[in-house]
Amino acid sequence: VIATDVAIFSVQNSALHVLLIQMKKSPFSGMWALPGGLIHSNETPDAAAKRHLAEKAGLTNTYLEQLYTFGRVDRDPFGRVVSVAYMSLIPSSKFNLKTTQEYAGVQWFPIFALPKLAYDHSEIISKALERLRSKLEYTNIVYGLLPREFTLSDLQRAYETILMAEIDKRNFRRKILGLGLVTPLRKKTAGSANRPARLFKFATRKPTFVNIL
Amino acid sequence: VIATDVAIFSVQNSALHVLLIQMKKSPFSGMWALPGGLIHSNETPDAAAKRHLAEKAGLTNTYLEQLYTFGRVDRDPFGRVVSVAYMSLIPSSKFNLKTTQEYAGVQWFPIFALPKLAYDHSEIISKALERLRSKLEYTNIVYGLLPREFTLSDLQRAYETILMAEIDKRNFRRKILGLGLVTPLRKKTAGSANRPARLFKFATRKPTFVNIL
DNA sequence: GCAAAAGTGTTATCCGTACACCCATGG
DNA sequence: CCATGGGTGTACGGATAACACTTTTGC
Repeated sequence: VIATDVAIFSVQNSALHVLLIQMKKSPFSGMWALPGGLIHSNETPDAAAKRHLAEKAGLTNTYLEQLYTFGRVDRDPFGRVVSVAYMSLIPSSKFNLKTTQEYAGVQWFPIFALPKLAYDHSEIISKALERLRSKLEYTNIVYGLLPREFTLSDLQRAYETILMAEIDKRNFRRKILGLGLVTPLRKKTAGSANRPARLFKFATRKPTFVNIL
Repeated sequence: VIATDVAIFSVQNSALHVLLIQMKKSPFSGMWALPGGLIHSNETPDAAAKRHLAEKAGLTNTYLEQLYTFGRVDRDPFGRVVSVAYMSLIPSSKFNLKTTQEYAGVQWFPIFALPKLAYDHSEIISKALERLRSKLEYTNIVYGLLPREFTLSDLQRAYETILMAEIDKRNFRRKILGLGLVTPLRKKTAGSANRPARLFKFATRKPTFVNIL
């Protein structure tokens, strides 16, 4: 039996969050788990991950990447299940969380305040975090975490939050602009009690290798 | 149904090789494939990969790393099989290839002269090559390709072969020695018609992150 | 006018890269 | 003595890293 589990990340209020689902059935009743489920026999693992993302969390069209396959023999108390784990990134703007009858709840948790997790899901989250952190440094996948329009400070905050490091503003901007990662728009933010910031969009929203840090 | 396939790499005569097995049963009769097979229900994917490595190629105690899980619905004409692919590295010294009744032959093929491959195995080999090339640059996994004792020129040749690039000898040595990746032995090569070379061993034979190139 | 975030340049240091000759051995 | 690979240092240029003040807005 083969299944898939998806670690969904999002940056909210300068904290990295994961989306979890609260389980109803024992022995995990009340515990939280990654959204996921079986891979049908006429379905690719990628398609199954997308499907569960949509069914269990109402998310479509997100960044999605295969992570690792977890196969400990006893990882599922109901029997042998090998799980192909995925990582997904979503912009903080998408909040339309959908909950289903099957589960007790759906909720975002900050990475540093996770509840008790079912199965080997904390192991999956560790692996996903590791992958996210390293890919931030050599690809443009941050685009998955930001809305279509954003400021350079938003972008820098995403990096700082995930990498748990402070970055010099001037050096960061020079680097990002020099790489042509983003293109400026003719718009600025408005309404905040401070100087308006120029808005940018990503030059491309396809995964690309770029040396960022 | 879930299986595993292993792309086994080795550097021989300054060329990167993959180990392939010739199939007997149709529709792939005569074609070549990666060693692999089913994952038993009481076995982890890692253990299954190790087992097939031993059974089909007589190799034990090699570098082994999970690569990616391939799940195209039609990848196996006998029915739905999802395959957890692995990459393995072996030193050029280990040549004790073992062949079994099940297959028509076992043979090393240079990466640039591969025969017709069964299933989606050429896709797996591409992915493995990509992983190997990138990990050479930021980890110490070359150790999997070299014998316990080797010269700096051996090490450099391994890099040049796999990355398909010429590397400056002085810069390479400075870098490698500066990183403390290898430790010198009190021995030198002998018997060749040129100046003997100092032998080295790896400081550690566990996977470690190090910026090499 | 004050608080809050945006925006902007210069300098020192480190790292990568380019480059050529002498040395030790076997035959 | 010759062919073969082993072994070694230096100088330049580009990238990274450190660092502080002015600007624009809302209240």
